[in-house]
Amino acid sequence: MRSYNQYCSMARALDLVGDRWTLLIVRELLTQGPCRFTDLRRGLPGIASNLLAERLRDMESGGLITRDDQPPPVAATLISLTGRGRDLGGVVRELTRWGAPLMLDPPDGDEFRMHWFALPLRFLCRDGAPGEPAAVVRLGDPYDGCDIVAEGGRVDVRPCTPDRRPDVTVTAPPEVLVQLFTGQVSVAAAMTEGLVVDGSAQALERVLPQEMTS
Amino acid sequence: MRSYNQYCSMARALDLVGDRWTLLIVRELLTQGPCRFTDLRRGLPGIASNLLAERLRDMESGGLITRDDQPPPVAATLISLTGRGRDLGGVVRELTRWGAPLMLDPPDGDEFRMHWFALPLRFLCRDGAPGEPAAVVRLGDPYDGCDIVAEGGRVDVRPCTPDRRPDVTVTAPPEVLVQLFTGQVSVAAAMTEGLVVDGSAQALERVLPQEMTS
DNA sequence: CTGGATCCGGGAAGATACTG
DNA sequence: CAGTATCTTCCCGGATCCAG
Repeated sequence: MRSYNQYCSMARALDLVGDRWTLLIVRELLTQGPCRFTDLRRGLPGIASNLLAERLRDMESGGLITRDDQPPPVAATLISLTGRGRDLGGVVRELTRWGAPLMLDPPDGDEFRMHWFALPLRFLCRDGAPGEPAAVVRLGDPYDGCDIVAEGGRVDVRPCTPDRRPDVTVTAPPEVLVQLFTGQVSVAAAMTEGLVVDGSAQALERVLPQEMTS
Repeated sequence: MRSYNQYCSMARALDLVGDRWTLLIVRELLTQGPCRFTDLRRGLPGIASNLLAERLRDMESGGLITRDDQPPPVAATLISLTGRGRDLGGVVRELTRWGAPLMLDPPDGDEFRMHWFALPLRFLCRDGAPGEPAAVVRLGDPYDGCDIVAEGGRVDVRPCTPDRRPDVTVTAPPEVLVQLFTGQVSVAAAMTEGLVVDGSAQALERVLPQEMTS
């Protein structure tokens, strides 16, 4: 919690969210909803448990998160964003947008979680058939995935829930998903590189951006 | 240059701009335009010179800035943002917006530079007289200030230049400026707390937000 | 199993002095 | 003016251990 000691809006913001890991914790809570300590660890590979605990303390005293003990038999502590924490959505969105071109480099040895992909999907997807009934495209599986919901010309991306039945379930190596959702390859081309489409291919096409014909 | 090693748009962005001081250097270059090493130091009180040098190396190799040696008699090296560096404007804007409420706490012992104020002014100001000819409100002095230019319903905030003649020059303690430009106090009230208005008070009123009548 | 605390080594950040 | 060199401090990352 070192401060820049500058009477500047941005410097004061960075005093609160500029520490290492802090904004990635916000990413987790924004894309996954309320989480337990262990859920956060799974979504933040590489973080040490003491660091996570320390960041959560800082974020709680900074008014970004709250903790709520669930009553038995759950008996876990749920960590949620406050309104002020949710207001960081704009920062997260702009960082994600700026970093999108960096995803074209291959993952190399990087970790990957499908739900991380929910952030860029929000501005990569479109509803190509606004008149049709709602369509749900599921990426990944219920343990680590996200649902793209297209309806009435708008697209929303949410965590998977068991009760929502997808029209199509999509699986692929992460870099292939990037190519597909940035319009660099067609569905047909992606299928030769590991894309698996289980269900309505039309529903998938509906949310994909226009293919680049460079 | 430590990496999170996550195949995630936001994590990769933070690999490049998440280090301490980096985004504040971008702030300086965005608000001040091309700078010399020493200019940056003045705008970043608290930074150690070796750290600034190291960050600039990282940012150059990351494609955020370029350095251009000016020919004699200037003989200085100018540091500028690349297009990619300028694209961080959205991130800077959202951080600034999120941090704006934090400016209501008093400066305490914080450093202050008038040109830092240029960022929040971009969304705090409005043009209250779109039909009138352009008006220029100057905050501070040419050595550390900024000009608010209102014209045709749009407001722009730029670094002071000697050739631009302001309609009004405004000086005040930083926290009074915050109160004034967030609409919490009137010009009259601010003047009892140190606000000095030199020139057309109308030009100042033109760019101020509606006063809160809570 | 969850939600940490504790200890330690290495490296980044910070302060200061000095230089071409 | 634009850094480098050096030293100190403290944060980060990894491992291990522990209470409920």
